[in-house]
Amino acid sequence: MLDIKFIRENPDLIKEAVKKKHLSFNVDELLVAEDRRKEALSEFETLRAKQNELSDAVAKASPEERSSMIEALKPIKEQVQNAEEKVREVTKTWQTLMLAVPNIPDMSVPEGASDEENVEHHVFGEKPKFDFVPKDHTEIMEALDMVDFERGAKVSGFRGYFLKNDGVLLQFALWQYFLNALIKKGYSPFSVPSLVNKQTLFGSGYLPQGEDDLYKTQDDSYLAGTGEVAMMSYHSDEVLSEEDLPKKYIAFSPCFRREAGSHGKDVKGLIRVHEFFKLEQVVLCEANHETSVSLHEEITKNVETLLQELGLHYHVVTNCGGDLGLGQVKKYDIEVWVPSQEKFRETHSSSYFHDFQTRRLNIRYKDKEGKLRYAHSLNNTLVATPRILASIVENYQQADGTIMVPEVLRPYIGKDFLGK
RNA sequence: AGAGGGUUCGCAUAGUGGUCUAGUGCACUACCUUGGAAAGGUAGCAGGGGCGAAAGUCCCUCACGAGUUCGAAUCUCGUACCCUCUGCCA
Repeated sequence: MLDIKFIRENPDLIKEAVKKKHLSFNVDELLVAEDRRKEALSEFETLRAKQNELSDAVAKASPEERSSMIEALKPIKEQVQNAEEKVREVTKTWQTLMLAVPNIPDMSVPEGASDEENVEHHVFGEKPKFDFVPKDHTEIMEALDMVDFERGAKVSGFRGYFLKNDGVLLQFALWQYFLNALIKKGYSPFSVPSLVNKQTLFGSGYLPQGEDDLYKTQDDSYLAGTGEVAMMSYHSDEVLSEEDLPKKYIAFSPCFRREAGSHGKDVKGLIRVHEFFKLEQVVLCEANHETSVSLHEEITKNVETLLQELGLHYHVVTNCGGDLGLGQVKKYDIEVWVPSQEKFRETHSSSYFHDFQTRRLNIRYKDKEGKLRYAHSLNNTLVATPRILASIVENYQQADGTIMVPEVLRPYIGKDFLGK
């Protein structure tokens, strides 16, 4: 959500944003709705002021005067009710439009319609070389009894899986490794709800637009697709102290995605599943563009350092306008090399929002002048499993079918090879 | 899942139809007092929106929504959440 004043003063910026993000939103429609809302509001307020004034007079009047005064007020009551109804009506339209206003992408965001036009920012490492024919992760892991897709489908349906034995060890090792590193950097770990109410999803920007990709319960709650949702709502309706900013959190949670728009993509393996686990970095900071930018670099760097230590070949892309979410100002995707597919696959997504989310969630802080301001928010994946297992397993596969454990994970796994 | 109690300014509370422009205490801020502090005193102290250069003024918000009424923090109904007890459960 953006400030209506800002929108009114800068309709051209919104139009450019709509174009750059390849949306179909019409700002002029909102501006008309805004005029209608203000008009209705002012009409209501005038009537209400009159009603308040006359009602107060009734209280002070003598008993004889009262009945005629009350009679005179009856028609005003109806007028007020009508005016209020009108306000409700126009506000509803206004609200719906307000929720569809995109945040303005940064100047540095490249033009483009979809992820195919994302621009490579930098690359780390090189493609691994094998002196044998490398296998894909499903084959390797099934052979080593680390995963079971067949029974996964039997029990859970399409995209269902069981992770087992060394697969589980690897998953837990990754969680520990990534989490410990960020705790050392001063991030606070949280285990957060996945079962969340509607409000949290509107607040973080996953509703109303993302309804199709969410699982909904019979109690009208939803299963969140990321821990960001609950973590962001943690401070909703709060006023924070400026000296406590930035707040740096790691949210651990199971994540659920219907993958409704994914058609037949990634029908095999651990890359696209309905149910996975994620450690997510969530940051709240003061309302300052430079601070947001520098923290955005930080949360991206946090992951890069760890991927480097893991010895993975990856690149960072700057997402183009068409691949940005409604609220995102800028986004980097980190994509790790998947040898069997001969391409980079997204494992991390790092973005900042300015006050788009905090405005919806009403997260403010008192600045040095004592003024209340909406904080800025950012988030980035820390590690998502099992997706990243595909890369690790394929990159570290050996000629004999086993998997070498990356050096940094060995303390958490207690052996040098999986499958031996 | 059932029964009962609750939700008022940062915190604690008062308020049961008009005098509530929501009182009081604590906390906080400034000043007075002091060698400095404490205590004491004085003042300020909720958010959002409209109009206005400003002073100011009007509207909304007493969990949320609907209703009764000329008038609702106060009465009625619904929803959410919290607490206590019972049940079930890891």
